[in-house]
Amino acid sequence: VNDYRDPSGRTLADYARPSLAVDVALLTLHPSHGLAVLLHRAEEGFGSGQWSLPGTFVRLEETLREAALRALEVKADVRGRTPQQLKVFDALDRDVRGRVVSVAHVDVVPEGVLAEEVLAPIRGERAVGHDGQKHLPFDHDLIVVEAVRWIRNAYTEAPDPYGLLGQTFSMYELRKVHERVLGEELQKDTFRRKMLDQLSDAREVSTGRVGKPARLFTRR
Amino acid sequence: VNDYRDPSGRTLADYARPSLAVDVALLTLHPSHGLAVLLHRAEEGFGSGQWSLPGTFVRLEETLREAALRALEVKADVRGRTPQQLKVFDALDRDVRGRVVSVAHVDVVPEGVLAEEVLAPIRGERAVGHDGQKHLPFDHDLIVVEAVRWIRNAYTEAPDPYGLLGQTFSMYELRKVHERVLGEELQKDTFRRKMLDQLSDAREVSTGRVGKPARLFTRR
DNA sequence: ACAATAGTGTCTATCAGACAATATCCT
DNA sequence: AGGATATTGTCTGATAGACACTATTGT
Repeated sequence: VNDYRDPSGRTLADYARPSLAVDVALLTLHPSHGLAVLLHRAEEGFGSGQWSLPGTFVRLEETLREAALRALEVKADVRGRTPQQLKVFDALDRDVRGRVVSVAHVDVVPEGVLAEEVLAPIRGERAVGHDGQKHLPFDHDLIVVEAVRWIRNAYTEAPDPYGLLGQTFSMYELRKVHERVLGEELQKDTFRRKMLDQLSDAREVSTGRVGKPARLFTRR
Repeated sequence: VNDYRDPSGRTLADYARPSLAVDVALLTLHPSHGLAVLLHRAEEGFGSGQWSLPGTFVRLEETLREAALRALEVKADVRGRTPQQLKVFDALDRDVRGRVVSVAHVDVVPEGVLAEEVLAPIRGERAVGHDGQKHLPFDHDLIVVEAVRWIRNAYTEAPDPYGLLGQTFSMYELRKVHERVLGEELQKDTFRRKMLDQLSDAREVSTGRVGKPARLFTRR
């Protein structure tokens, strides 16, 4: 593949070095709560039965993003995402199998795409498993904390920056999504005015429900 | 060192994987300009004669931060820093020697610590070498762009967050440092009022120069 | 006195937070 | 009509930007 040799005649592969992995915190909204993170259950081999973030080792011929996408596809059957780098986790003892450095990634999927069984609701900043599993293995609890901060930071200024909602939505729907992401209630008029100049008018009106029909909006 | 074996009897080291490196963008102020970044000249072997960011491969038994510190010490004789993760650079072809993923780090040193010969001034967002070298090798130009954004972002809100100045300083000195970091002039009264409540009074007064003596301040 | 630098007063425009009024629908 | 929701008016307090004024030193 590559015939480079250093002055001592060795290739890069001749030197001992850490393994490189990716882990993905895929966030979404839980049907009956606020934020939730996708977990997958190791089926065989190392760590079997335990719930953890989907992850995989990075292969020679793929980028980090491709590895993250592969982990999502193989371990959670999720496709078509655009994961982003979050932070590198490199504690010497983070993996008992050996020295593994992991690049944590994060992404967001709309509500309802993932099955409820694989979602762990976020309480505070941490994920809470359903099987009574209090903590995630490796440093995945830390990754989830960073991912939650990341999305909450993004949802304080911009309207639904990662597309939890569909193409068009009412101001009410937008606010409710933001409240569930942030885990706190928002003032409706202040919220409206902050978001209004970041949205385009969809020239449509919601109908069917009781009350004055709501204007619908689109992301810019 | 580690006797883990997977179901097929192999250890982690039996799998092909990328090499892992760190590169460090060490920022400071240039004596006759604004921001500058530390470069080092490769002496022998690969890329000799070219100026680039100090970097090194990560060893099995060290963290990323330790590798970054080692690169600074070996390649630039700089000690005692606390480099921070900036971003991971993982383009498949970023290094002609083979597949190398690099975790870019960034840190800041006070003015006057580094020799002027190893400093490349920043113009706009890019580093400008002195030997007529227009571009840095690998993706180091991109790393510098990210590092410059990082420090400019930090210096827009907080007073000298990375200690370019000493323990105490006048408001004038603080403002001049911020102007050199940001590459733009700042309004003195607005700047003063924004920074004042983030500083402590050093209960000292500057003396010697002409004009009203200035109060001195300390970081919180 | 005068130049030079430090520090403050004040006006304006903008914006978030809060409360309340008005507008327009469904039943 | 009456309930429900959407949308806007308006007051208040905080703050950034801008300009100009006052304060205190060295020469």
